[in-house]
Amino acid sequence: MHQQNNQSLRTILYIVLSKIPSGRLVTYGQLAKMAGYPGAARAVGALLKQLPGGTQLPWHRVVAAGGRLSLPVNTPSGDEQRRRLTAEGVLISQDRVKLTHYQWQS
DNA sequence: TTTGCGGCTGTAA
DNA sequence: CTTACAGCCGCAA
Repeated sequence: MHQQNNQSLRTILYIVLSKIPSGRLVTYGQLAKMAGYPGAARAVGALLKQLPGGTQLPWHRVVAAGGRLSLPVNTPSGDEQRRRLTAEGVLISQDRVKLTHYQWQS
């Protein structure tokens, strides 16, 4: 790519994100790679943070490498993520989930 | 155009 | 287990 990058990562990101099934997870790095921007894990996080409240996108199904939940507890988003994942049947233990069980592959 | 900053990620100690 | 740090890269200032 070169120019016209405006909207690209975000657009593709939204598309990929919308396809993650309930109860399945992806990591920031994995998501970046799937969107065609390997190495842009942090950028993915930044975009997710900017998602409008009330979005339909399953932002809570994105976790850090190794299945770590990077959103801290006792924060609105952190608690919401844990609540939603639990509701989808994802077992969380010590701020971690087992990627071997829940990781999603397109 | 340049800078600084993250919902990050490996590696190393 | 922990902290530290250097890469990483799109985005908003």
